[in-house]
Amino acid sequence: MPGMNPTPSFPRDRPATGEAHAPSLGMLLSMVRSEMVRAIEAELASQDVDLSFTQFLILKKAHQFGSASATELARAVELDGGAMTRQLDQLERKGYLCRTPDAEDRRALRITLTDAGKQTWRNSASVCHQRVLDAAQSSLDSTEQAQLYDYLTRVLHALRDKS
Amino acid sequence: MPGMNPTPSFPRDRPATGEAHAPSLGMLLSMVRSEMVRAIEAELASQDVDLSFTQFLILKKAHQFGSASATELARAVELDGGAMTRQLDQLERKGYLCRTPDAEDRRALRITLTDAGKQTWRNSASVCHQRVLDAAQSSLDSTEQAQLYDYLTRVLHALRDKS
DNA sequence: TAGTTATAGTTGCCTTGACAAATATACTCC
DNA sequence: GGAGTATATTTGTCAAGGCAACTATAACTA
Repeated sequence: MPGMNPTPSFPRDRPATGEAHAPSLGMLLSMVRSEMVRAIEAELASQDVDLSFTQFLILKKAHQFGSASATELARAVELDGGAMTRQLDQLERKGYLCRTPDAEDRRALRITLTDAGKQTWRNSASVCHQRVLDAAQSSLDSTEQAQLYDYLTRVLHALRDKS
Repeated sequence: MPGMNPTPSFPRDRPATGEAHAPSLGMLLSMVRSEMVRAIEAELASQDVDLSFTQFLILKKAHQFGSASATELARAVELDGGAMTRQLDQLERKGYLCRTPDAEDRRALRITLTDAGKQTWRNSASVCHQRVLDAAQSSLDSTEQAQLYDYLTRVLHALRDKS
């Protein structure tokens, strides 16, 4: 947070509700998420790994999948197909992965990590990931971590099933 | 939809064998957040309220603050100052708020909701917000809701204090 | 008080991601 | 087999947000 004021000027003329303004659940989720993104990008940069957060996610999934189509990766990281094409362009240019035509489906590609990509993931990126996850969860014991995970999963399903 | 993975809860990262992988904490946060954003925008649209999610947040904070500077609002919704200027342009054009020069600080503005803005917030937007929050938390009892909130707050502080 | 530094708001530039259109290929149902 | 539909990838377009530069003003310091 750049130059936060310890005593910000006081809102005048506030409407009827006089409560302190705690962040809503949505705001809190945003803040935690963006803090994790920032932390991971900082870790990556400190290791001289040239990856944006999105690219980091793609690399992670590509490593997990071993071999996946662009669409599978896009779904896994919740990214639009068009955006995925452009991210794959960059990752290919950087030498982390390669696209090969799918033998069984001529519309599709098989995305696989290059040796450099695998090495970057295993030696650097996954370490950054783990460090940030550990830092994030360091204030929760293992029961609480599991509960957090469980609650978020239930909230997600509640939202999805609602509509 | 070829080979779509179900989403079982499984432990952590493993090598490149073709197993299903549970989303990481970061992924889960992203998913919940984007689901909430989507739900709120859908609610707003169904009420014929012409607000993006970001604009919804600004309206909310402007209502809470009663009168705030652009910078205060920007911090409250975690938005860049430049982006805030442009969102305020739009919200002013739509008639939800107005900018007036600050009498005590000639660099600054006082942002206040117009009557239309207050009415839109109270009659429509805040209702949408509450509906989505209720839906999100419907799968948690009140103890769990408080725990979720507490855990997220602790995670946030852990991440911030780390760096 | 003068000079330096910090802050408020605006604007330009750039990247990203969503959405839609286009193309190529696969699948399904007669 | 052929028509119609669904899917995979790519590309164009657009809006949003981050960052840097700029102006104006405030605050601090020597």
